[in-house]
Amino acid sequence: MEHAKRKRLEKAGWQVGSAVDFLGLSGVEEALVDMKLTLGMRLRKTREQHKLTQLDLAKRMGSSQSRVAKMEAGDPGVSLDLLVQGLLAAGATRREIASALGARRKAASA
Amino acid sequence: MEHAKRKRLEKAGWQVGSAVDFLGLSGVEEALVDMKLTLGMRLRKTREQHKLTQLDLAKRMGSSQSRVAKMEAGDPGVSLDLLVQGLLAAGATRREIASALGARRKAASA
DNA sequence: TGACAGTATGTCCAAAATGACATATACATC
DNA sequence: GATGTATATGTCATTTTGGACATACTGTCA
Repeated sequence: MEHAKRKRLEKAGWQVGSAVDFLGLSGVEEALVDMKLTLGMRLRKTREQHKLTQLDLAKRMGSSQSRVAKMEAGDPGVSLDLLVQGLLAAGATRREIASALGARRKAASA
Repeated sequence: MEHAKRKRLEKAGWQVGSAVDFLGLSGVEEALVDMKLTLGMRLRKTREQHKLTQLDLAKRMGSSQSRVAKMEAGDPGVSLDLLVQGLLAAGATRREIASALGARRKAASA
């Protein structure tokens, strides 16, 4: 199964700006990964703008600091659902989330 | 736990255009539910535009017809991840998804 | 009416995500 | 260099989600 195999690869752990482009992920999967990375970065930005620590945000959403860290790190084991919940809880508007989601993630350095 | 309790309520099954507004879901949860309903409707539209049956789409994404039906119905047990995967597989662009996500779901009749 | 294609709904159990915790690292300030 | 605060990383038990299957419902057409 192509699908499962790829998921396993993702599990190995992406690296921002390298692994994703490196591994031959299918278009759909690549787009999904990219979206998660994008939203993760946006989450950090939003959280900091609102002067919240990861712990603050975690409490707001009934989660834990470690999970927030993983969201922002683009951890493969984090769902879009959780990212969106996090963004909303951090104070992002629905429009902002949509806008971030539409924009392709900027490549990190070389 | 407020969070868990709400989730249980959702599990009971929303009804498009009624239950969501009716139940006192928190802002974050309500927004999330609304997004899923919106994307579900968009999925159906996209799939039909591309002349695909639920079964066609299911095969494309390595899923099953019943799950596609649930996605389009806005079933509570469907993740944003799956909806986005479905939309991409159905031929929607990332921009289109973002645009749909930003727009609030139109209220269904009276 | 019967057959068929498409869709809806409910249930299973395998797989994935979640919160929690422990622990590590980073960087201040004293 | 000890203490404190913020963040990162790994693991684990429990919950949630996923694909698959059965089955029901809804046309449509011959």
